[in-house]
Amino acid sequence: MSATTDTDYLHSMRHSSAHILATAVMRLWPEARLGVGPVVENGFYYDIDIPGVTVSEDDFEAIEAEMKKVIAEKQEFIKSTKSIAEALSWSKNNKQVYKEELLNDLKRAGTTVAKDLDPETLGMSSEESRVSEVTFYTNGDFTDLCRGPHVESTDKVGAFKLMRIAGAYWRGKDTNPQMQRLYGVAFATEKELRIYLEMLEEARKRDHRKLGAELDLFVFSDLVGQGLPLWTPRGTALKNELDRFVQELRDEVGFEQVSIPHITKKELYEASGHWAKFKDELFRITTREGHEFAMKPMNCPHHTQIYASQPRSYRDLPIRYRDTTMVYRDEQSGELGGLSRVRGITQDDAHIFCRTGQVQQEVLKLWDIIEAFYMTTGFTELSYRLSTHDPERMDGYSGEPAKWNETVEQLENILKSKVDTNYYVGVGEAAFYGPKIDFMAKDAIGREHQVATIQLDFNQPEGFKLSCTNEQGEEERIVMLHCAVMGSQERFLSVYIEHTAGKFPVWCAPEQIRLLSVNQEDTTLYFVESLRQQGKKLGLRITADNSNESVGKKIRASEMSKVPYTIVVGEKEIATSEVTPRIRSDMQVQEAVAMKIENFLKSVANEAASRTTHSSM
RNA sequence: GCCGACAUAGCUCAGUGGUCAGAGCGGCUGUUUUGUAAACAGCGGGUCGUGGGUUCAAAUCCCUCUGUCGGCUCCA
Repeated sequence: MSATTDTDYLHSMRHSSAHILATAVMRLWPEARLGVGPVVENGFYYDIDIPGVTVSEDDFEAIEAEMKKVIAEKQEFIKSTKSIAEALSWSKNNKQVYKEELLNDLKRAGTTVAKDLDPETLGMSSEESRVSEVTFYTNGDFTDLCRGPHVESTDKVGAFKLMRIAGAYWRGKDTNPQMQRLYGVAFATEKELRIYLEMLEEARKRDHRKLGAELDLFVFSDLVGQGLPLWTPRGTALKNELDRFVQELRDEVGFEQVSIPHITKKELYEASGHWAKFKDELFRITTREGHEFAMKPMNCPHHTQIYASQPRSYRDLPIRYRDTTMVYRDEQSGELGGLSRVRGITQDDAHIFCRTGQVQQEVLKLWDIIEAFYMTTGFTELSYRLSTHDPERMDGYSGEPAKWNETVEQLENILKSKVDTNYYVGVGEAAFYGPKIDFMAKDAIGREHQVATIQLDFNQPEGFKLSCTNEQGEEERIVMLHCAVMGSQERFLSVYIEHTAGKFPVWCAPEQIRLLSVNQEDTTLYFVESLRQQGKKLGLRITADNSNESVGKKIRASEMSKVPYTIVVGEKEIATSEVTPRIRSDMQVQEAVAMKIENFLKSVANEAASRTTHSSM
């Protein structure tokens, strides 16, 4: 058997590892109550609840030792079938209250009522629940409600490692009690496990929070507050350069920049529908006269008011507004982390007001912008999600189901025309006002991140009565498209920093060239300064390190700051006006090693302007 | 928000009930005038995150708050 290549078998290995974990836990804490123990990406977990006991990572050694014993015992996994009644008495006898709850749901409703937990996770298929029978697996003296499949015996599980412990709500509902979730990773071989752990180590090294501090891009302050990053000059340069690129792409297809205040009367959000759905997540402000305002959590309602400020002819459409600006959302404190999730979010937002018949052409233009941006930033692998409403739970969405189906179809046709079947449908992932196409980018170490989005909105035009006068002189309802290319700039930067490991291409690097003086003599310092001025004139971000340190040390500092070009300036350069720049190792090797300084600076400036130096990742 | 862990100098960390709390790097000053990844010396720098409690004695034990991390829940 080729255990290492068979993904189904790997799935079984991981699932069996979860059972071995549970076996070990039950041996160490016989009073433990078990929740569910499914396979997840790269491993498995098991939810446990031990009355009066909090398991900690210090217990991992003992648990892993016990797991190894179970493995050494080569216990066979034996499948059996029980009726619901038998299963219930089993759960009662073993004081497995969580299993009992699942079984009771099955008995009462004939299915697991909780939509939020996949029946497969619980170890039973819907067919099985209909026939009121469930399967069990037994290894040694441990028996568990489980659909399987498993490996033949406990010694066939491969390599695993317990990773962490975390709280998790029973059945994923925040009104339920919390259990302790023990996470493990598992692979067919020790080698694959080691490779995975090395990948984690690599991810840790390029963590944007670490690099953000090391490269002096952004900071947080306890006084300012959680989730409110402060951008340093270097970080701001990077962020602005990326935004400038997006806006140039947009302007080529007719976008116009607008700008809006950051607060608004609450009436705006009552009309847009946001108040009803998100009022608890708004930062709210009461004026001294008692009027209620809110920090804007999004920009589209403001933009609608620019559109609505005058009568529009069909001849004016599409009208395209762009606006890179911050929105504010009172996210729960526990959700915040680095730049990935913040309370002040910079969106490179854009809205198109157009007729229904113009949707396709406009979406395709947006698609091109997104593609150009992500190819240039070195995310060469994009994937696509059609985010739709959930027909079975329409209470969270505005508008008629028929209209939803129509708009979903409209977006789906565009997706098909662009990528054939290379997309997936995210049911229930739509915005409350309309379906969207979400873009996912794969980073340099294989992780996927949601980035850009194109959203089709027929609800806000309705709420704000947005229309144009058509060819027949009638008022015609229009639709809106929402599009963010970076999405949240903070989140994009978190992904981009980790993708590049801080080695930004020349065009957006916070510092493009660093000049290093070999000594402190006046002639050297004067020459360095004149080079810096020349570079500035060419629009380069160029700095000078004139400190009284060894050249070796200054080079090291420049390397660690990941500056693309480092130029040592001393007698030789002054005499010949030629430089041999030190080029950051990930970049393409330049053909000319020694170049006239003037030409070199010009060539860097051109390179920066043309955005041709992609990330090498 | 919930569960758990954590918080010592600008950074990385040592110190777990007992004299004035330590190291390396960074910073500053001096010497040196340096040639492609760390010259040498000296000097600063911390009411041990905050507020309370236990104790003869707290960085060390307990509680509160703030923040960070790992998850859960949420995500326009």
